[in-house]
Amino acid sequence: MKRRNTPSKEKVLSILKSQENGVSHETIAHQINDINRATIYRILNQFCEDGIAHRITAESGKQFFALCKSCSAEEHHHNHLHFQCNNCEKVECFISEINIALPEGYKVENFNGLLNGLCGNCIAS
Amino acid sequence: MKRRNTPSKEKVLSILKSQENGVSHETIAHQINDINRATIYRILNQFCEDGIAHRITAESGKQFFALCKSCSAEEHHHNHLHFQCNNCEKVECFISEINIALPEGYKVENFNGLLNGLCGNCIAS
DNA sequence: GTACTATTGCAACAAAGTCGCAATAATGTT
DNA sequence: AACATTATTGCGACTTTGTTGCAATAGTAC
Repeated sequence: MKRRNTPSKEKVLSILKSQENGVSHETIAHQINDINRATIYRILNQFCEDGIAHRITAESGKQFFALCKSCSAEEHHHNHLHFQCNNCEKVECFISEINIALPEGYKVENFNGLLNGLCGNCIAS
Repeated sequence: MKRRNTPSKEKVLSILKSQENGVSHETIAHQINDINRATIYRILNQFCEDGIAHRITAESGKQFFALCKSCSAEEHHHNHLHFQCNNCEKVECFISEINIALPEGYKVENFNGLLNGLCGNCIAS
């Protein structure tokens, strides 16, 4: 399936680009009101497939998306570390490679580490 | 709120005890057919509050539960590492403490590491 | 046994995400 | 510039997972 460039995709992409943090569907939908819910979901899934973005699943089960800064479509399996503030719910990406002692007999394809706690802003206030 | 002991709780607990792996609500409900959905959810949430079990959120957003083997209600914040097979969807707990270099200005309360890949059984078959 | 109140079942709700289908629009070709 | 192809979109319905309010039931302590 050959991808096509569309205004919808560009809008979603520009929102992702404008954010340092992980962005939820909710946040995106809040900034765009002329694109259908389902379309946004499909675009985000496409970005993940194409290695443009990656998906972060929070403890709550809600998904967040962030641009990949160091992955390509081919080389997308590396160690992610994310942080979510328990107060303001912001999701941040930490650029940090963790080495984990893999157990025998397993093939690990991806690692997703999620830290929960309080971010600087929320500690201060 | 003082907890009460009930047949429902005992049933759920015995299922958790009988499983090495993380167990989803779905799996539990499949083994018990005389307890209401909502009740099972409430019991599982209670177990988590009380430090009897812990909750694992898979990449899909679905929750799994497993007995805590080394936590108490007071001391429940430590490093968890879990593995989910992308093929059979089984969730396992790895007893492994990971040390992560915490960034400045954040207060980390919990860490949840989720490995995704293929388990031994699924590689073999 | 009685009183107190935690627990349960039920049904309705809510949030998050997916899917089928017809209509629309991006792309390559002529 | 028009055309054919097919990816994309909007819509609405649906699914899955989990929560909540309320009345009825049942542990627990006395």
